[in-house]
Amino acid sequence: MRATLKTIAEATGFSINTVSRVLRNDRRISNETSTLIKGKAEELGYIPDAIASSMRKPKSMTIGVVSADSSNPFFSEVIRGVSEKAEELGYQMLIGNTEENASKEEHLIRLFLSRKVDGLIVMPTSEKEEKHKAFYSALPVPYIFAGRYIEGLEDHSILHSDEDGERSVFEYLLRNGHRSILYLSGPENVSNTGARDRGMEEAFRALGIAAEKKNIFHLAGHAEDGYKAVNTALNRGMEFSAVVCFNDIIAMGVLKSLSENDLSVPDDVEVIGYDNLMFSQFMKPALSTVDVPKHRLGYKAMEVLNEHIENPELPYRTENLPVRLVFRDSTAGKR
Amino acid sequence: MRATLKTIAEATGFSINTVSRVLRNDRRISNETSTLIKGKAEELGYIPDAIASSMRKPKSMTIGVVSADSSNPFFSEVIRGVSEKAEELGYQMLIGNTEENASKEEHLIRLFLSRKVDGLIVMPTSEKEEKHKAFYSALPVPYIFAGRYIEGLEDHSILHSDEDGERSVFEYLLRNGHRSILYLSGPENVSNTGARDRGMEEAFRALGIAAEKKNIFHLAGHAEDGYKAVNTALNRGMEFSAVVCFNDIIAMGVLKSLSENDLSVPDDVEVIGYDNLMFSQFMKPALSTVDVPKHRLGYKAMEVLNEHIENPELPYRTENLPVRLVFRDSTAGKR
DNA sequence: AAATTTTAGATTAACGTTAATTTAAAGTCT
DNA sequence: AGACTTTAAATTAACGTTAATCTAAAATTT
Repeated sequence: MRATLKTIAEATGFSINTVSRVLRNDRRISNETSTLIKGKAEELGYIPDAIASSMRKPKSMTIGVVSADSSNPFFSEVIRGVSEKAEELGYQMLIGNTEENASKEEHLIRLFLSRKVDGLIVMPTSEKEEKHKAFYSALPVPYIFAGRYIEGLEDHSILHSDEDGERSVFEYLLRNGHRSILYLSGPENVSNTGARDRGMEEAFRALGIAAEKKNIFHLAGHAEDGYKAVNTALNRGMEFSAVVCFNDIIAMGVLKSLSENDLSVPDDVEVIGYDNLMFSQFMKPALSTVDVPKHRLGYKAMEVLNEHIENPELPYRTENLPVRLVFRDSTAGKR
Repeated sequence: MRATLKTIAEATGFSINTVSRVLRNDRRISNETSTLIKGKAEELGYIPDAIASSMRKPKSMTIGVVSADSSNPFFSEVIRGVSEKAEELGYQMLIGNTEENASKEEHLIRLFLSRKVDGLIVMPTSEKEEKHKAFYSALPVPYIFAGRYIEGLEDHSILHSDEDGERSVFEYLLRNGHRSILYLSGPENVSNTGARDRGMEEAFRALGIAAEKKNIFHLAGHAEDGYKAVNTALNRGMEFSAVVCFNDIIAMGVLKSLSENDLSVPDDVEVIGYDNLMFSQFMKPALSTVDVPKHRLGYKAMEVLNEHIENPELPYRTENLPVRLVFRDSTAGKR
């Protein structure tokens, strides 16, 4: 049988409460008693029961993390950031994965609430569904969206500047003379897709060039998607001198297809990814991409979440972390 | 105020216990009462308190997952497997990361025990420390090591056949005439390193060839390590016609360095990785590697853990999942 | 020395559930 | 019709903590 406060109380002759207070380092306990009780606790291998504790304490010191796609290192990296800050603050993390499925997302959150999490960090899907929004609005705990937003709840998001990022990608390409750009955008129900598409359009508008809509594909975001999309484009006889990818993983597939089709990067086609995964610098050619501060995003999300847990009155507000275009070998003109 | 069983009881006039039983679908409740109470629960937005519940129930339906290095997709993939089975079985996961630090590992596990996990899945460090072993032996809950073992506790491990894997790598290379092989092995305190080193030696022995010890480096396992190791080897004037890497990430760095030094893969140097990460097939040249069933490893670990949770008497026994050498473009001779 | 404050600890009542036991009414059997 | 059985629910007692309140002795003040 596992040792409890009661076991220790009986073994030492003190009351349960005294034992509890000693182990929590409450003052008003004599040194003598304290060492005696602590010694006994150690001896009996006492492990505090955080579950019982959080029945009485207002906080459970647990947060729920809802990730979208665990196969993408982007999210792992964000979670690393969350994890680091969570550890600093003494929170434990319950983690779940939605695989971009909105109803799984809600289900997971309900489970987390059931476990009395003090707050939630979510990488949500379905930016526009009214029902989904209502679900979040009714949440009884603070929540932060990391890297994405849901329409009408933008305040809850810590973002990276998707519009800026994609605008700068397209501005670079347009300035370098590209007019036929294959744009492999992301899934339709995710906020980053919309934001980046807007960034793309801004670039065309700013430079007074008409965008050719037919060069846009919306992909789920896996390497195979990029691979197949380029194959398809080539088979259809589409002409393009640059490929802009929604993420670095798509870009990997793109590089593979281009290579197989004897198209040289960057000479025949320039390729730009998004996210700046660790891997990207090691690809051949090393991938030019948009650096997103993934770790910082997670860290910040946890930091802000904690502020809202500490002070439920605190108004929410969107934060936008800056991104940065990184030029490597898959693009031709530096700058 | 959050609705509790009490709230619903008061609202409907039934006792707390009746409400509890209705919501748990206990029999001996009239349909009438049941629908009435369930309706009220819905209306009040009742969220069951799993914390309070697990105070009474023998199981918390939570498991702890202790991962070693979150920056390596190998572990993410294993955790995905764990997660999938955990979900099927109704467990929630508490996840933490040790970054290969044994004392952090113990700390994390203590926190998990405090949260009353029903069991643990661990990717442990420090295969040989007596104290570390004692720590595990004293654990009050079932635990499974995934992909690694601790000496003396091999029974608790679900492994992939490291010896077989590395042996087949070296047998392939030796048979293909390679005599100067740069072997970039793993960290010294991790069981896979020892097992693979043994596999390597077996291959030499089996073919009656003397191994050149000086060609072994022990690396931490990051891409930079591989990159630097090859640079160092080249600077020292070491000759080698093949590089065997502890994992695919190291291999990425290796490929980069070789490419920068104008060594052609596989013509000048053959390169073989380990793990078969998703990325590896997209590298250029596509990486030959040892496929490890990562997802299955995690899935299996959760499956076995559950068996031990259900039946604490069940004796532990090592399982070894088969691995498979995958030939791609970084090796020359297929077979 | 009596009155007051401080110290060290005990007692009691929760927190939200679940499990075991009990009760009362309704049904069924002989 | 009286004796059993079944059904539907209530009552009570936990689970392991913590917080609020209380008590008795010791130390300090006047």
